[in-house]
Amino acid sequence: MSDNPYSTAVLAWYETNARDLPWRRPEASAWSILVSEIMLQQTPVVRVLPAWEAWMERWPTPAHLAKEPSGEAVRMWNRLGYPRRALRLHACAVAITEEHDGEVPDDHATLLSLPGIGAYTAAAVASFAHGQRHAILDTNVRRVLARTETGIEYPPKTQTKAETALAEALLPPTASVAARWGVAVMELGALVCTARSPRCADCPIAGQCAWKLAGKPAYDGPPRRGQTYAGTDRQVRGKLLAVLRASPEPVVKDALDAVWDDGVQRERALDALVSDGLVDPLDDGRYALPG
DNA sequence: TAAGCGTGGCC
DNA sequence: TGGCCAAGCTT
Repeated sequence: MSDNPYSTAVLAWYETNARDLPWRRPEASAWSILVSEIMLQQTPVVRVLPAWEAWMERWPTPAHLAKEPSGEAVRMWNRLGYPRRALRLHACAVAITEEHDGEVPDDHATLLSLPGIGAYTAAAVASFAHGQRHAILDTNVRRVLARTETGIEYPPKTQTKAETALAEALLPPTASVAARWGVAVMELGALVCTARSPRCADCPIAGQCAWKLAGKPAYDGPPRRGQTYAGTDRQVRGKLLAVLRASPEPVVKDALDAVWDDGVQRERALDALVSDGLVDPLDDGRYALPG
C-alpha cells in the first residue's frame, strides 16, 4: 500500500505543505510530543502553540512536572479548556517517573494505560514519537476518509469499527512510511479537507475523492452537534476555576459565590470540581487548587 | 453508549 | 448573531 497513488500523492503534498510545528521537529522529545497531543485534544493548534512553549520551558521532562503539585499543572493550563487534561497530564508525569524510569513508554498498550491517553493519543505517540506503525484516526482523518473513501461529507458522530478497519487497511506496510502517512492525512484534513469549506482545488487526491466525484452531495444524516455552553455547569466550572487560577493564595467562599448567581447550580459545579480533584476545600473554609 | 467536560474564533 | 468547530477521554 505504500506506493499506491493515494498515499504517494498525500505524502508528496505533505512534504511541501506541512506546517513547521515545534513538536514535529526532529529534536522534539517523546515527552514534548505527548504534551502536545494532550493539549491538542479538542483544542486548536494556534491556541496550543504558546501554551506548549511555556509548558516545555518550565517542565522539560516528566520528572520536572512530577515534582510539582497537580494544582500547578492546572494553573499553568490557563485557559486551554478541559482542565481535567492538566490533572491527567500531571498524573502521566508521575506514572512515567515512578514506573517507567522517567521515559515515555513506546508500547501502545502501556501508553493506553496512562491517564488521559486513549486510542488516538496512544497511537499518535507511538507513531510520531517512536516511528511505529499504527492507524491514526482523529477527527481530521475520519473526515478525509469519509469523503474520499465512503463518499459522504461527514463521518458518523461516534467512531465505527468500519472506520477503524478502513484506516488499518490504508496503512502503509513500512513503519516509517506509516508514521509519515498518519501525520500527512491529519494535516490534509486540517488544512485542505476542512469541515466547513474544503479547499478541493488544492487537494492532491481530489481526482480520487468519492464525495467530490459524486458531486459533493449534501450531508443528510442526523444533526451532528448540540454543544451548547452558555448557562451550563461547564461555564460555571470555568468561572470558578478561573478565580482559583488567578489567585496565588487560597480564596474565600465569597469570592467563588460572586461568579454565578444561581446558588444551586454554583454549588453543584463546585462540588463536581472538588470531586474531580480540580479544587481542594481547605479545613479553614477556603478553597485552593490541589496541592 | 451517550453524555459531560472549556474556551475562543469564525462565518 | 449564534451555532459550529477544534490532534478526545472517561464513565
